[in-house]
Amino acid sequence: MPKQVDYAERRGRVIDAVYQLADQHGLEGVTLRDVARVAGLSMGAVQRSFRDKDEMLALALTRVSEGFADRVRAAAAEPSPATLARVLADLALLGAGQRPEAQVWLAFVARAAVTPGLARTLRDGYPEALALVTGLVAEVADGRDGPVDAAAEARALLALADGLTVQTLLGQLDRGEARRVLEHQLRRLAGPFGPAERSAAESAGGAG
Amino acid sequence: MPKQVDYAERRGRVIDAVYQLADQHGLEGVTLRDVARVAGLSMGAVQRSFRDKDEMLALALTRVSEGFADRVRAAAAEPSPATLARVLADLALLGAGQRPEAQVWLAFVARAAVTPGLARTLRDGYPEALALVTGLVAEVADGRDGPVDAAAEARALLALADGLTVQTLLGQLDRGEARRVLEHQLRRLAGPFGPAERSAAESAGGAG
DNA sequence: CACGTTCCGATGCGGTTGCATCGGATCGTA
DNA sequence: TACGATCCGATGCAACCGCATCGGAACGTG
Repeated sequence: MPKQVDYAERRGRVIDAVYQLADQHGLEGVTLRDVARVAGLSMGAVQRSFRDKDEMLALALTRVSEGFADRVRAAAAEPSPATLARVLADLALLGAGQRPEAQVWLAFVARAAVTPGLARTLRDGYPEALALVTGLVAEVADGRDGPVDAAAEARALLALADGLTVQTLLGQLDRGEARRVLEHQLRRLAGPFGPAERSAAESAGGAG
Repeated sequence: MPKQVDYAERRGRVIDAVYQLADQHGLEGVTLRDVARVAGLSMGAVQRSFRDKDEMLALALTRVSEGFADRVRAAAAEPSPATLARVLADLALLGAGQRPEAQVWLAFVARAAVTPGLARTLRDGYPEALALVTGLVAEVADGRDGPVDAAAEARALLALADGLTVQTLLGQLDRGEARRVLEHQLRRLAGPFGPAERSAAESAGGAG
């Protein structure tokens, strides 16, 4: 058994480079040559780590998708009403260091819109996130005057998170404004006498 | 004055082709050769209509942006509470024949995230839309039990519209679901005794 | 110490891209 | 009818792309 290479570790390095390039120049600025240069590898080394470029990009998208799954699972492990604000700001990638991740996400979303295979990867995590947010919404809205359609609210909140990500990347909103919009919606959801109004708002404000 | 050409008309034809190609294959699938073929022109004719490819794409984005401006101005001309649902579904491109337009919009949004010049074009229309929606929200929420932060609600609704567009393109929601999410939010905004609850919902439901 | 397997990275190749070039067709004008 | 401005579209060109290839270095094994 001669020279052996940790391909998993190398794929990680390569995908780091893909992230950096996709953040700066979009997905069409990701060429094998540039990836190799940024990763500090030769082109041949990059080539031997994946079957082809599509597989490399698909794996990069998998990392994005798993990032979301991790956040959802972390929130599911601690299903308090206060978690709702945190997980939504997290899914919206509104954190201080999450701008690169948001850029990469948007680049893949745009490509997924014309590449059904990629779309499925992004879609796979949605039901789990929807179920989690629905549950949290039901808790937060508990005790409100009228009945609340938790599933409809959850769908709206997840879409709102995506929209805030987009508008923040475009420079229409800054992170703080986006955060406030999110908190405002959650406060309104809990209602004027909702049980988790203050704790949810404070949790979201303190995380950024 | 020898042979003269209506360049404005030709640019229109060319941008039609850009739309078609961007819808089907994304913005990186828009090559001058394919644009010429789809437009039924020679490559030279396409080249002479724009300074370079960037100008061609910038003009295509301008058309997208002006589409939004037109919808906003149409709504501003008739500022009834019932208009709110219609203009939001319109901005979210949830209409039956608006999927191509949504695809093109998303493609440009992704590119604008790494091309500041394009981002400004998209950003320019935002204040006008925000002002319109803020006004409509104030009307709709008038007479609600608590005071309503119309500006915050408007920002949330515009972000929600973008998010619904994205999720619809990804196949996470179909048009009907997205529409219902939007209507649900508007109904909740108007409150259980809001003045425009029924009319707004019916208007939105009948438009698609 | 040879051997064979694995990895390396440079190079070549076919294809595509945006753009420049250029001879000829077109058409109003003098 | 001869001229010149304008437009046409085919072709050329340099750069870049993803991918295949290949001789040699590296290294555990018999």
